[in-house]
Amino acid sequence: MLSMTLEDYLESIFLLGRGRNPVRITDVAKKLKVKKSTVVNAIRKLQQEGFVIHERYGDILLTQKGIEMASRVYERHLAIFSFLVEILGVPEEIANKEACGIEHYIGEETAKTLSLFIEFSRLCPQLQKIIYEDFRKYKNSGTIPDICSEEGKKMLKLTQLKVGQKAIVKKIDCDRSIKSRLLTMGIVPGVEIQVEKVAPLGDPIDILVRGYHLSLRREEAQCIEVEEA
Amino acid sequence: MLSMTLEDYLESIFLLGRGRNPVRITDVAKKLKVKKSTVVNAIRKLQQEGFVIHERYGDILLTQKGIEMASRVYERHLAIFSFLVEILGVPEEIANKEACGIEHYIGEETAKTLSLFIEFSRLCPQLQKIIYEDFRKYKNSGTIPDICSEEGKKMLKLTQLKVGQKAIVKKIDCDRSIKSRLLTMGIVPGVEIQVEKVAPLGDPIDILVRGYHLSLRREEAQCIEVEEA
DNA sequence: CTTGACTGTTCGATTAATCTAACATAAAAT
DNA sequence: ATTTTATGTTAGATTAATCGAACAGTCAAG
Ligand SMILES: [Mn+2]
Ligand SMILES: [Mn+2]
Ligand SMILES: [Mn+2]
Ligand SMILES: [Mn+2]
Repeated sequence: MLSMTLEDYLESIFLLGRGRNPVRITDVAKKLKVKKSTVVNAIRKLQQEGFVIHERYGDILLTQKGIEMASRVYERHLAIFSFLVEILGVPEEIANKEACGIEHYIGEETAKTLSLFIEFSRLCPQLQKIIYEDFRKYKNSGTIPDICSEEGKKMLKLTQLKVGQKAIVKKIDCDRSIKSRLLTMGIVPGVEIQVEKVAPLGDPIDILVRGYHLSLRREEAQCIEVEEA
Repeated sequence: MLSMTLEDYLESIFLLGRGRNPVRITDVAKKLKVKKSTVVNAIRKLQQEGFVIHERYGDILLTQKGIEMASRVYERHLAIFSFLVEILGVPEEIANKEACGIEHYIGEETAKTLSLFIEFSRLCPQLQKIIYEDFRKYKNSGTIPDICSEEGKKMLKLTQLKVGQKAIVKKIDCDRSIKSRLLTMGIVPGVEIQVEKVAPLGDPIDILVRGYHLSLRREEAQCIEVEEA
């Protein structure tokens, strides 16, 4: 419907105009860091589509249609911003910039669900506790908190598993290039694997991941930590 | 550095080429649903920047630089996709499309944190339980699960509060336009409010939210459910 | 070898978004 | 009331991304 940039113009006008402030071309130009001529151009398009009213040299006014569209965009912005700040702990300034990019790419349904998720997290002290204590700890130190490990299960390297044994991947500890390779093969924390075949000397090791057969070098298997299933 | 569309070309080449398949212009055109001439154009730019090697009428090959860039993009795609599917419960096809839009707007730091969050959620059965049971219930029926309410606190309408009393907003139950207005004023579930002044007949009600003074009509206050602080 | 049938390339045109520079109007200061 | 300053508009140019149509190359079947 509207291009991403036009959505941003609408959003800016909406935010600048809260509290009934008159919004002028210059305000929008400053806010979006573009030249005034660029704004004039954008406003012309928005006017043609019925989102704003603007007389030469006058204030920019949102129509009903404009307000609806703008608040829909801004709600998304806010939901994404809140998620980034409250759940992930991204600094506000960065979160704001990223939210304003992302907002144009999520659909009605996703936006609604994300808003609900934020609301839910604010309402649920238990969830908050896990996020603010356990997740932050995991993020900062890589420590897997106690509440995550089930009782009586041993942590092993993938190389220590026997043929036929099933396990859950818990941690991958190696450099970016290997990690990235493992990732594209679907080997990520939380996934269940099964050892299919081990060659003499333990290289390569054939495993089953989500129904796919994969062959890992010993070097790769060595850095995958698993928990017996 | 690279435009959003060029990142997508790189990502496509990377995915089409996994397992050492040769990638041709036609494959990319089909995957991204553009014309072959458009692909030729894009590949030329990617070649100039040293991301791919392509001889006329030949296969498209990623350089080392290209592989690094492409996998960085794809990792983001995967992290966002996983979040949408596993946490929010968005259908896979939609999640895939949205992830491919969003991936270009999140920074290194955010991407890493999001990946960690997904990992963490897969590792932590307690978090999974809250998301899969309590959040889904909240999402589908609006029911605030038991684990979220603290003992011995009463739920009230905002209109039932007395001057000076503090409370936490728990739920907003009204139509989009009012909800949107309340939202832009910072009244969202989880936020703390305090009643400042109530006019005769209870309209308007002045409240304090995050340090700001707001004046609400009775109609608006009526649909805000709160819990005594 | 010749000849289709794909596959790939070139060229020119279009659209959205932006800029600069020159010009026009409105508001404020003198 | 005139001049100055700030604000807004226009016109023309540029860049990225796309397309369609015409042209060119590859390769396997006959
Ligand atoms: Mn935006
Ligand atoms: Mn925004
Ligand atoms: Mn993409
Ligand atoms: Mn993608």
